[in-house]
Amino acid sequence: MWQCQGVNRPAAASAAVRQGSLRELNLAVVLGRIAAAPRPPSRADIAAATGLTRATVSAVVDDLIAGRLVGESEPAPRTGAGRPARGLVLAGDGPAGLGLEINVDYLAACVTDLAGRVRHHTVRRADLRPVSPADALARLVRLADDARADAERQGLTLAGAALAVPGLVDAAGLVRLAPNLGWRDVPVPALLAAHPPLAEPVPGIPPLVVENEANLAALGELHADPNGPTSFLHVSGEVGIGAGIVLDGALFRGVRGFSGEIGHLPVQLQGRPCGCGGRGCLERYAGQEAILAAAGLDRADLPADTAAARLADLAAAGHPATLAALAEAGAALGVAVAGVVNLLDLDTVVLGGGYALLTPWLQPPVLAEVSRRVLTAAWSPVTVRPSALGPEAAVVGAAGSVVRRIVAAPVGWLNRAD
Amino acid sequence: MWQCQGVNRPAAASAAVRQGSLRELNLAVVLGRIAAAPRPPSRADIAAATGLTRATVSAVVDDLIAGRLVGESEPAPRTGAGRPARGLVLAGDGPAGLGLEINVDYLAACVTDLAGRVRHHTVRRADLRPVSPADALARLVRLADDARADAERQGLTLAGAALAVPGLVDAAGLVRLAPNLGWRDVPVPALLAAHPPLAEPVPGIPPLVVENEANLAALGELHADPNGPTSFLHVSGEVGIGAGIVLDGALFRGVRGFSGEIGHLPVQLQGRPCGCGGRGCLERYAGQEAILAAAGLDRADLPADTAAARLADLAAAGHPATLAALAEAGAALGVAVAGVVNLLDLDTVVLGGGYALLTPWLQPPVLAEVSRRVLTAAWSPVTVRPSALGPEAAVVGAAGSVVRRIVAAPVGWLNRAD
DNA sequence: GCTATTTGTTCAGTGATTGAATTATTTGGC
DNA sequence: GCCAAATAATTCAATCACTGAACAAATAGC
Repeated sequence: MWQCQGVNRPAAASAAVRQGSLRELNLAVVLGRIAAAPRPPSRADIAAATGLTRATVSAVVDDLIAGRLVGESEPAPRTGAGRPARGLVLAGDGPAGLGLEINVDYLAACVTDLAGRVRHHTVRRADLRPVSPADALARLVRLADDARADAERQGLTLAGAALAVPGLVDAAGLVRLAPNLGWRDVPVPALLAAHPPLAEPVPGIPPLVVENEANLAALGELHADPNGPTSFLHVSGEVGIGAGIVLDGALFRGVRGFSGEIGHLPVQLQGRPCGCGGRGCLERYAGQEAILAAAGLDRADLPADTAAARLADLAAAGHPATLAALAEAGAALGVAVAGVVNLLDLDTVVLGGGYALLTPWLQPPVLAEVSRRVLTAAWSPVTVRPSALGPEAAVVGAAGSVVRRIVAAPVGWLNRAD
Repeated sequence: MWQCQGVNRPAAASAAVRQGSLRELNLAVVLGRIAAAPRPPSRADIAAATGLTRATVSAVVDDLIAGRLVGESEPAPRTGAGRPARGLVLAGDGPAGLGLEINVDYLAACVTDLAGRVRHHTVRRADLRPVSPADALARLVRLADDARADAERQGLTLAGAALAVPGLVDAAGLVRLAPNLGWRDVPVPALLAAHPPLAEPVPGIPPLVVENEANLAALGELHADPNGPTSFLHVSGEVGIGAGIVLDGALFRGVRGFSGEIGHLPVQLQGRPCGCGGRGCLERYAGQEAILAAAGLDRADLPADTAAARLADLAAAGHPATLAALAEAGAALGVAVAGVVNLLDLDTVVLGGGYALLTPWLQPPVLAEVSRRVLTAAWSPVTVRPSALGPEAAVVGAAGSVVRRIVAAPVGWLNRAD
């Protein structure tokens, strides 16, 4: 029941194309067009864009409307002579995704509809470090139940859930290590099996996916701006430093889902020792604790979630130690980011999580290191910009990953819904 | 005529599925199965594996045989009662790929058939640094003509060519920078337009692709071992250090095709200055010149292609300075590799190019750094192994990339061949 | 009110897959 | 040696989804 899968593992490219697959694929193509279009497209628009005939598009759209995935919007603004087009939009009352997050000092739940609009959002502050994983999950389930009730009140049906965790998660949903939470080898799906399921069973949509927070935040950022880049690095600066890698519009998870561990890239070979066993790791220079210490602040004085805000305030006020700390952190981050950009040839770096607020001070030194170290920067400038969603990126991305799955393969939902 | 494209850019996932696409896709599916099977499969095997009916598979296979992409092998070894199966194999007399390489001190040409078997291979040693790009390409064309004549003598038809260059190549085939060759902004396709085309025009197969050497070497390594990993990092240690990244069986090229620039990853923040403008770059510690210098050898004394062999000889003989140089290079390489593995969560690193010969001495320090620095090494051991193809990986990979393209989309060849 | 124009639907036609029946070819038992 | 069982491959009518053209619907402009 709590079967888990990767967030974005594409279907094997070598799958045979059966007779029925044709419709299956075109359902996804048409729905994808509707989802990606800047304004509600007509059936004729989709036919022109895809090369399918209007007859085929009409048939496919009929299926999608019958399955409550698509609706017709008010007549689009007039464009000239001819019969007015009926605009197609993603349904606001069909399937929805439930996003959940467990972090060091808060729990969060979020529901998005097919279009990715946030329809419910709760954050509950609490220090979860002293709480056992089972208790933390029990609290989370209560939050999830409230979210589901609210979603149903709005006519939405939860089709699946994704849980963001600040740690390493394997393919089965086992949290191998979440250092800042104090978790090690926590079998989240097994612990949740005692609770009622969070979503309706839908073929092809796992009821719960457990995934690294930084990865889901990157997905959230990807879907937040439909015109944004399809390949970028999303760096979340929290207590640890995590990165989500988006390549060609898909999250890159690595062989085992452990990708993005950027916090231990060496930025100084004989530098400060690190808990990981290495020396001079990025986290020792650009992690939250390192910045606070360099700025002369005591971590115990302020809750973790306000650390970034506090630093931003001090920096804005011109506090010298803070400015110096951010400059040093930015330089270290720039060294690491330059390495990643050299390796992957990305042209966009998004500063997320705690870094989002600190972008005004971090971006210049990061850019400086990048343009100094990236060989190809001359031909292709690298953009460094703050996250659009900030600290909410992970929950929103988690919920979005569920509905994105439906958009990418609507046949599972349609077979269920009749 | 010399239109260029990326080596492995997959077709847009959102392409509409027309009526005819069905056959088109299944041709690729069946051909792919035949290519990937460890032994010649029967039509019934393919039907069982793909879920298509035997009737469909027979029809598809008929098309493939008529197009000279597939042949029937001798009766497979008996397996029990029943009518014996007819094994299907990739044709050895159909389309072939032409691989070319320009490097610092040699030119090479190579022809592989559909199955990836090397059917022709020439290497011509020559110092190409003092030669103009146009002259170097003219020499290469002579090599290519010989290769084509030999291929035609064997009944093969060249369907396209790929050229490996030790430098940055953009999407149009323009060599932006090949430092060790002294090239800058060399428009290879334009320069080759003066010569007769190297291959038959085949729809969907660009007549020439220009690509970074390290990327093609990684592809060569990928196809050299069908049972090998589908995600790995291939590090080529030549004068510069390049890496090819293979993810899920596909080459990752980055946004502009400049991925894999690993040579300037910092391994020492305040280390030796580097031509790139940074400090402490990997190349200053594990590049060929750095190793030679540390071993006390003068680079001028020996041609570049024998440098690795010379170092291997000295190391095998126990030469202390060489052993120390390799240990230092291995440690630096290990730091960089650990960063990549942390970032991408890969489980295999292939040491190629000059490093292949030096693996016995490089592997221990690389592994040591990796297991020390990679957080997830505890759950997923990282393999560091020498390249199977060694310095020939790039040419063979170049030729292979052409035939792989046909296997992935046979309809282009079939429409041409009738 | 009429025409041009664009949207969306209807319907016979086509291409590819399907599933069952048929043919082909071998092994093993009597 | 002959027959039954078994497996491989082919044939053929049926089906499913897309195609293309004709048609109905709805509006702007004259």
